[in-house]
Amino acid sequence: EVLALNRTGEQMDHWNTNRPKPPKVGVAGTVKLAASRGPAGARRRRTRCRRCEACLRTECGECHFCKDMKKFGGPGRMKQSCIMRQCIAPVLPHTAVCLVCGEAGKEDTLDEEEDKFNVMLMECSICNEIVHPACLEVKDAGGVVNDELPNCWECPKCSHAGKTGKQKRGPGFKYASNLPGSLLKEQRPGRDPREEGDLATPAVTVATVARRQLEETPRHRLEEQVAKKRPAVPPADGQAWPRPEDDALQKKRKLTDDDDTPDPNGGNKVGEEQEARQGARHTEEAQEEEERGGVFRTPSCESDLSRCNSSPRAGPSGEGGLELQDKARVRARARRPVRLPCRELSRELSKELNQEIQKTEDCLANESRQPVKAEPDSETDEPKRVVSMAAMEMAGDWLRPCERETNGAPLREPPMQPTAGAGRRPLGVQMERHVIRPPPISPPPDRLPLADGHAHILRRELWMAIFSHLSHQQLCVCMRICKTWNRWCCDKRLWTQIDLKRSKSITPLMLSGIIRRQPISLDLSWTNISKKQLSWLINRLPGLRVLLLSGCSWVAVSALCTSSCPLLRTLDVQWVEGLKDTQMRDLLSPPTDNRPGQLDGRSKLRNVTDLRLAGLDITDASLRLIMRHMPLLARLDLSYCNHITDQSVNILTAVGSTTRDSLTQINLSVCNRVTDQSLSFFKRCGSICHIDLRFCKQVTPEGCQRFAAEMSVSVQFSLLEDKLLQKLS
DNA sequence: TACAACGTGATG
DNA sequence: CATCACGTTGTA
Repeated sequence: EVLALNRTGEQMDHWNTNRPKPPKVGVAGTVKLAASRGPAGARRRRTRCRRCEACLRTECGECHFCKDMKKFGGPGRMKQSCIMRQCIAPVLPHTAVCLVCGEAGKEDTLDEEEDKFNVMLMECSICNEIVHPACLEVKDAGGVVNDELPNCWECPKCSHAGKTGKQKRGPGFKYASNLPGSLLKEQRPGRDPREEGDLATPAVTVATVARRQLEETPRHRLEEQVAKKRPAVPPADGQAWPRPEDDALQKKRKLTDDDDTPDPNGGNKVGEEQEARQGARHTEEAQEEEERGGVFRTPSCESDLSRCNSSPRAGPSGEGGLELQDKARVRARARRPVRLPCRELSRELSKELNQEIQKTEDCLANESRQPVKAEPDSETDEPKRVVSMAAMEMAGDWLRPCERETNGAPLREPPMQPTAGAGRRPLGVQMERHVIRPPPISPPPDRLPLADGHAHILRRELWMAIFSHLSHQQLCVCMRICKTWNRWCCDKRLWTQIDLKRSKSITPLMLSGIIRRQPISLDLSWTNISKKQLSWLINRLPGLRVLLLSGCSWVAVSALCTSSCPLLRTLDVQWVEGLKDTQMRDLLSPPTDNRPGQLDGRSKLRNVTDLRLAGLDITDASLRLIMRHMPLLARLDLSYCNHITDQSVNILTAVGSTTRDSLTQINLSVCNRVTDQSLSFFKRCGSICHIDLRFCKQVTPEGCQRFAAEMSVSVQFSLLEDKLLQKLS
């Protein structure tokens, strides 16, 4: 009877306030109270999975919660996990038992994956009951799995009753929704919440549960994926794609239209949080979309979608290895959904990323002013690449949320499929149940699996060398060939620079695509990116070195105040509206609540070597801060800064300032208060190579010539243009 | 028993 | 709405 306790919302109130404690009952801290408050009971608290990439991290020591911890010198009142360690897939506590039989999860006792589901513990997100599905009287009766959390579903009882419950999320979501770094409440312009309302309802049938839940966890699955595939031929290029947002919208509409189950959250009742989640889901969706290499192109895809998910059988997890021929086979059998073990991938990524961060930190520690090499051990000496927004749109890919299995047919002619399996939701919905997670850069296959069971002769790195010669647009096309190519083409070495400048809007899909590619350089200039979006991005791009935000709003740029980006080398905040001295202070200042002896008091932007401040109304106050907090600053752009004077230059080049020695390039063009006197100040700079004083009304050509002549004793300068001085190498 | 930290109420 | 706070849960 202990297990049959009623747990009410009222209890939760008691648990979490200072009111007198409710009486405790013997099992796992559950509490017994009158059950007058409705059907839903309190939920077992979940706990860390201890395996996800977040769990495997060490505490950052810099976030809000770390700073609170006693070990970091804080008071220890907040008792929260490090933000960087918010578990991605919190699990039921191991003390959890089945409400019916009182036993724990028993999936480990079975070999057959598809049998496991019935004996694993499932927690209902509505009534909070934890049961073995096998212990329910009505089996296979429409329980709906929430793919977002392990061991979470809407039990058949609740599901049939059409109830809705709060979405159960892990701590990652908790903080994602109310801390910097969240997209969850981000408004996405141009969308009608109603179009997406149904997506809040989990939509995975019991039939697919076993595979689902199981593939969340076992790591060996990844290695198991095997063979029998052959390479595919890239499709012709040049297909014009619809705009991604249209696609997304189309898809949503389709899903809504075809959904034959009533939308419990639907209509105008869709609340803010729910809509916010859509944003998050969108990013997840895009990510999986990429993993699958699927592309949504026309409404006809939608039949594919239905079929994808209509499968009542759960094959052994899709495992990301299905190539075209297999897919065709699968299609013929029409019964095998494909899905990648994303969390495995995340784990791998985490390792990879952490290693790189460590490498870079080491590098930073050792070097003084040498720029960090982007990829210290990159095998290929590939050229830098920039992809334009247009290219991305053209190529579809990560901006394109939808499922479609390629089956070898040219992409420009998506195969028409019968709309089988009506009544099940398309796979696209299920994908949206995933938590936000880092990009899946796991070890991709080293060779392309062939249909005859052998592997293609060329190893991945050779393919990578080939891919490195492709444009981003072409890469996006290649990504749709097969899963292996999809993985390969997403290699971050191929995407070191991502250019989204002047994009009309930054969508969650784009954000997701960026995260997956982990660029070193990101150009978001003149976009309307929001603070939360930027914060979310920065927190997930630990290796970002170049961030271009010119023309963005200060509100957005202020995300840099709260987010950590210690590796940032180039920061472009030209023409940021509202960025003045006060804001510069916020941007550069170290965390404010440092207690003595705690942390290092260094600026988050301490490693910036290239700072672009053109067009800002900043004064010497900002320059002093810059000098203090950017000891490595080598290139400084102050053009169009009307408050910059000779005195500013004096400060920059004063004895004892680090900038005096570190500065190699300065741009003071169109600074009308700068005179020839500044040139004499620059003589103090030992490393200066490039001085741009073009269009400075008070700087004379004669002054520049004099400077070049006087410097010629030690360094040869030439006048490239009028008032543009360049050191001769 | 010590420690980490979940989930939610209180506060600003 | 974001942040602070803390009782309590969960694990080692």
